[in-house]
Amino acid sequence: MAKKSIPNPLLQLDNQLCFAVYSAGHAFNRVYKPLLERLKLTYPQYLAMLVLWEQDNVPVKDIGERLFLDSGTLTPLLKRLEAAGLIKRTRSVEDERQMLIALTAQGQALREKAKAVPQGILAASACTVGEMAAMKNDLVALRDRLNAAIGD
Amino acid sequence: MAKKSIPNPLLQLDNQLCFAVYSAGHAFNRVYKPLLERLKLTYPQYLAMLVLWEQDNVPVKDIGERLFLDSGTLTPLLKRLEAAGLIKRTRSVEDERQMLIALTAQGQALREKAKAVPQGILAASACTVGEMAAMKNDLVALRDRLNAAIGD
DNA sequence: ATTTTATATATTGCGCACAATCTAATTGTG
DNA sequence: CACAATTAGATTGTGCGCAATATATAAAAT
Repeated sequence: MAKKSIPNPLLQLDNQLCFAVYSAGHAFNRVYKPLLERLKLTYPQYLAMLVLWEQDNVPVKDIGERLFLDSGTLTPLLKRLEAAGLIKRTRSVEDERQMLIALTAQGQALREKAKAVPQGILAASACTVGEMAAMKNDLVALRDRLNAAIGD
Repeated sequence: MAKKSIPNPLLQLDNQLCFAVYSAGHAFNRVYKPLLERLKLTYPQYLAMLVLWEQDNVPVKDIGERLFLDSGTLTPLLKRLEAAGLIKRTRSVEDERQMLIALTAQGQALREKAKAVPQGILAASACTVGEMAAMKNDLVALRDRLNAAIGD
């Protein structure tokens, strides 16, 4: 049968902050899935659209810096958004290395539909706006410290 | 050039709790990577080992319930751990549907090496133990509310 | 006891993430 | 100017994560 070991607090799953973050991320993803299905977007695609709805016609690099993603992830993702008719990818004339990402009319129009999404999330999380903002700020601060610790 | 739009607070990337969780998760993963390389484990594999170090010789289902993962994720992951010599997969005699996962001697021994990992994480996160525990509790509560909201 | 229903795991396919590598374009240096 | 070093993006390969499906076993229902 299953055998239990002497617990070492530092190695216990339920004591890991990382696992709380990891499992909360998956839970968010599962809540987003039905909401985003109506927009025919995956969650990372939704994030890319959020960036573009804030600032249109930007190089891939800028999107990557906002989302902490590299071209290995973004290139195929953006190709799918282009195939879906939401964006257009055109090479920059000033710097031919850059690929500029611009919303199509359809991509801009999708923003209206997307306004329903945050409501659904707020309801599912059963948090006050203040609680959500506090957690968000703590997590962003943690993320920035973790990212700062990488190049050591 | 890049064009900025009228901001809608609910659709701004930096206001999303989900993105804070998502990006913190990736940051954790990047910090874990060099630490886990010494154990030749990926982060999800490390989580599975944490479960097994707490309770050995358990069916796949139990691991899945702890980690919120299904057989589509766990079956190939556990096969890789088996190929690495860390676990053994044997069919249960009482219930032939179940696959029991047991640590090998090598898998048990890896626990000693793993004790160094949480130290590195604590250092990189630059949090006090109390701050980490508070965030963890908030996130676990959020995760449980999100998971509870799924079957609606 | 037979049939139905539920459960445990495996398999397939798709979309991330990310390391490693490649190409092409730009910038920096002598 | 020539050439080295950097930068932007694309490509390849591996490992998740999950939906959908398949298969085999067990439990429940009639």
